[in-house]
Amino acid sequence: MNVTTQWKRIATPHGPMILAARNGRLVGAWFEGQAHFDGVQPGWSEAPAAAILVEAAQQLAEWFAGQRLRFDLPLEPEGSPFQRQVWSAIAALGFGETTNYGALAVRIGRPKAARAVGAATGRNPLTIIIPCHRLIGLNGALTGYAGGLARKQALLAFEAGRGDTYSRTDPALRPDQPSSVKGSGLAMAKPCA
Amino acid sequence: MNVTTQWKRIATPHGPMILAARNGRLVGAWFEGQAHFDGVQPGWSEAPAAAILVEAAQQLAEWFAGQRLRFDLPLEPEGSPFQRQVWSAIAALGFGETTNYGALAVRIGRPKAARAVGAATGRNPLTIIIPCHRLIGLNGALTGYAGGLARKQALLAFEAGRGDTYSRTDPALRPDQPSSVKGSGLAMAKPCA
DNA sequence: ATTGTCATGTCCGAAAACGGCGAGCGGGGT
DNA sequence: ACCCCGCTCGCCGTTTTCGGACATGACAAT
Repeated sequence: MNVTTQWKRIATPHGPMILAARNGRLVGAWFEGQAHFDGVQPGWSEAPAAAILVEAAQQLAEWFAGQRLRFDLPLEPEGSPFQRQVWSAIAALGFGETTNYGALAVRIGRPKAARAVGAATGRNPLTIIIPCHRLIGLNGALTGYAGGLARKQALLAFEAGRGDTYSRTDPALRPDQPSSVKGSGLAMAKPCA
Repeated sequence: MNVTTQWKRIATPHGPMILAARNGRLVGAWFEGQAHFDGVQPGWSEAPAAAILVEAAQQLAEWFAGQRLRFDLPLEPEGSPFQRQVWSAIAALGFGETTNYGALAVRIGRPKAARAVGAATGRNPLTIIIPCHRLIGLNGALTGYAGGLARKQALLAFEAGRGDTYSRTDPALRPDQPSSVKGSGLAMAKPCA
């Protein structure tokens, strides 16, 4: 007994997003046109008033407004067992907190799967809500983001900005003061100003 | 808005069969354990009293009893466009009538796709109802049957037996008197005794 | 007669490629 | 001696590609 996929388009400070739900649970939240998002599918039905979608939109609005630190929604991101493990671990990250791929690999019990973690992170279907932007390279480089590095940087800056109050990057996980920075001229993350 | 798959198990002279329906249309009819049948799936719901399934069971019973020459049921076999073309052409074959793969390939406008026709025939999800057992090699060999060659032979014999009355293999399609026969000692079809 | 080659659509397994990574090593620059 | 930097090379799950195998039969070469 499968169920229709319902979707809704919302506006955010970083551009329009598409929300999708099945079975009363959120299955997708993508920036319009981001990588690894195939767009609204033919079979989906637009349902701007669906309870779960309205609720998700509301919580996202609050989050972008700085009035919410974490989400409380029924989620059901679809993916392989490994991917769900990774996403689950990412979801455990707090507002303003960052970590690196290798550390997360360790946390899910696959110390050597850092790279695979990166791949799985990229496929995260629930942007913002599963805060994959909080994953950065061990050396502090942004390394990548399905929504574009510009958005990632902005999101990290946003969280770091409020970080005077909330952020609490785990010192144990933070690399030893990445003083200098590499990467093709791209702005760097400041794990904890 | 997908729909539950309903299924029912029935007995036949050639062993138990599984019938499956979706949306009030028959989508499957397999001999239990036959090739290319994955068995009853977890999501399916057993519905022995579902109208479409009862009706199908009834018509099959009549057919096996020799009291019905063709089926009158809403069908919806799932497959690629090519496969549906093939199955559709097979469904046009009359009781007792046989043809070969190449001829059927010609009939659907793909003269060179005899082999592909064979492959598609093997994936027929509606045994008996879409009478794929009426397809034999150009030289008269049985060549194959998802339900096992024994059943295929029995079914052909059954139709040929009543064939004194009904069968009418199209002479134009019948190969020119295949006098000799090859094949690993398997019984041969007699297109028209 | 027997044997080989080829066209044709789908499925399946094996193999290779591809990343949102990091550790290790060797060169330059202080 | 040190520090940085850049390069190379293992790691690992997922995706893509590729090669056969089939419910065949026409045609050409032996």
